[in-house]
Amino acid sequence: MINYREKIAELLMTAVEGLSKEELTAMIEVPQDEKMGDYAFPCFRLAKQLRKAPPMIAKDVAEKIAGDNVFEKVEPVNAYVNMYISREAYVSDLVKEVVTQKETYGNSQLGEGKKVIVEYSSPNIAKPFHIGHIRSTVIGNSIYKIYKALGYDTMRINHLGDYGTQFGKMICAYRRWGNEEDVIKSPIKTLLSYYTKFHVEAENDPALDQEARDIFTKLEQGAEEELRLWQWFRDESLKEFTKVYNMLGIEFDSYAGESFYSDKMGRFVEELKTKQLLKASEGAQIVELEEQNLPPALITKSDGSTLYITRDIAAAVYRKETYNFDKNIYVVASQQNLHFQQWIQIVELLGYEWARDCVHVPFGLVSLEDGTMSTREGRVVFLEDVLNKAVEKTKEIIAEKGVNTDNIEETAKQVGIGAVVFQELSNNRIKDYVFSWDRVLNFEGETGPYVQYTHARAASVLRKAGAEAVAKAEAGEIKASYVISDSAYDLVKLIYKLPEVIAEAGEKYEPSIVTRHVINIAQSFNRFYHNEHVLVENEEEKTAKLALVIAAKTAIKNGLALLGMEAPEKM
RNA sequence: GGGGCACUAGCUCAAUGGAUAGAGUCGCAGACUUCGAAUCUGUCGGUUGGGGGUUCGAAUCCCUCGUGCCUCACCA
Repeated sequence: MINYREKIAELLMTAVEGLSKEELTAMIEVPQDEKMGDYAFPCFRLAKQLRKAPPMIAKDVAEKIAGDNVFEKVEPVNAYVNMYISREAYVSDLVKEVVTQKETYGNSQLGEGKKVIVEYSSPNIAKPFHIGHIRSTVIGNSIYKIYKALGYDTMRINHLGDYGTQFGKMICAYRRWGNEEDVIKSPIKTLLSYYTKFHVEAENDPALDQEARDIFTKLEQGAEEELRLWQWFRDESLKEFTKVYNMLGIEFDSYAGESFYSDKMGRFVEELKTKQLLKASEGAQIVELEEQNLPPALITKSDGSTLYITRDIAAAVYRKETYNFDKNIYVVASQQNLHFQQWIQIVELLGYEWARDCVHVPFGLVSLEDGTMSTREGRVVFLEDVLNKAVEKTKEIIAEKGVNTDNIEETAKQVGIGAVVFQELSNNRIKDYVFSWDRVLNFEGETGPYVQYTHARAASVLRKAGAEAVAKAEAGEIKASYVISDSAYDLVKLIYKLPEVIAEAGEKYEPSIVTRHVINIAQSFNRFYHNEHVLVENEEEKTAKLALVIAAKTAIKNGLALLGMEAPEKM
């Protein structure tokens, strides 16, 4: 398949002097209005050096490149050179490419030989998985899949919040008010209730806080009973998290959380000391970051114990030494911007050049209509409830419409959960949003079910066409003249753009770019579907159109897969 | 108070410094005897938070003010 941008840049090199291929490629645009062509080249910037009016330049450039047969037409319009690609070759090449590549269409070898780590989800154990956690989980999962598609060697890490004074509190509370049976029956809800009670009681009895700190110290020192309880809480929590991960179809390669690094920190405190970066202040040890325009970072507390910044440094070094990553991505809330700036700077100060390969990918806050979420105050929406409700609603819709599907349970799961995931990935990740049941349970317009419906509809046409006709279309030899109408061509262009879109989403760590593009493909397909009849009498026309349907279906399915979504054949 | 992020149609959001700022949703008007109406078509809707500046050209870059959120030493 021709890379048209590259091809056009090469042609422009023969018409414009003094600019490199890269510079020219960057200048090529896609006009907002397709009536103005498939690609455009603005000539404003050339005016100064060529000492000519932009429209004149456009006219000259257009004349020079118009002869090439990739173009149907090249037209100067004011300061722009508008280029129209010859549709038949474009369409037949693209369709052939997609039907042969199938599920790998959109993938590339950009990242070949490079290792990428994606850290995401990372919930605190013994706390419920609420709607706020969906962001890191789902965004991280999609970034992982995007990088995989770009050819990187990828690894997923769930950096569990399984360490810290909070577990001293938890153990303390369990000993005072807990009982084993309740915990086994409903681990997280029960543990949370102990934790909440602890905070209420500690208000009146500050001795509790000291007791909790002591318990944590014992835990750190490896006391048997404390360790056993902690391990138990951790196992039970992980069991419940796994339930949610299974619903979402999400997996990890490592669950090495904070506790994993508890014995790997001393080295850095020493190293910071040796390199004279540590400074005593009010009994604690800090690193000054004035030159970096950052507030000082607290490394050890006045009682000598460490904080999570030390653990993050230890984790980064461990990962570099163990996995030798080229890129180490952290999908963590924007609230922690300062924290990441600080520790990455410290790693750099320690002389590790790879510090700049550590990337914090922040995202905005989810709040509820009555304010910021707070598990302790009971202001919380559980993710499992959201997923279940979405599945329920899907079942209702399926029943109501009487749609044909072989497995209602499975379809409802794919569509309901897909709706939640898609919603989550449809906006720029940096934006804050307020959780709304209405929005998450909306299945019309720019939503997951809309895209999945489009896919199922394409599948339905193929079923109706029959295996023989489909096989013929999949062979890829088509008479492209039957699929160059505006609506067919618009669809083809969007499918062609999918690989570019995936690369951009990877560069920007922004799954929503894929989400929006998948919507565009679905919209375009539906327009095509309404404007033209696919299953026509004329065999050649039918084959060409079926091939386009297969291409569109494939593109949608592959796009959804990158978001972590299924594409049902029937719904 | 310092730092960061956000602000675009009634609502939710798009828009590599480029042509007339686009979608969805809401409202209104249409399209199922025809490959799936979770669909499609049309219509209504804008001082891109305010004000300066840079540029041939600004929603986009710079300055400033406003509003909201996040964050700033012993939680993570």
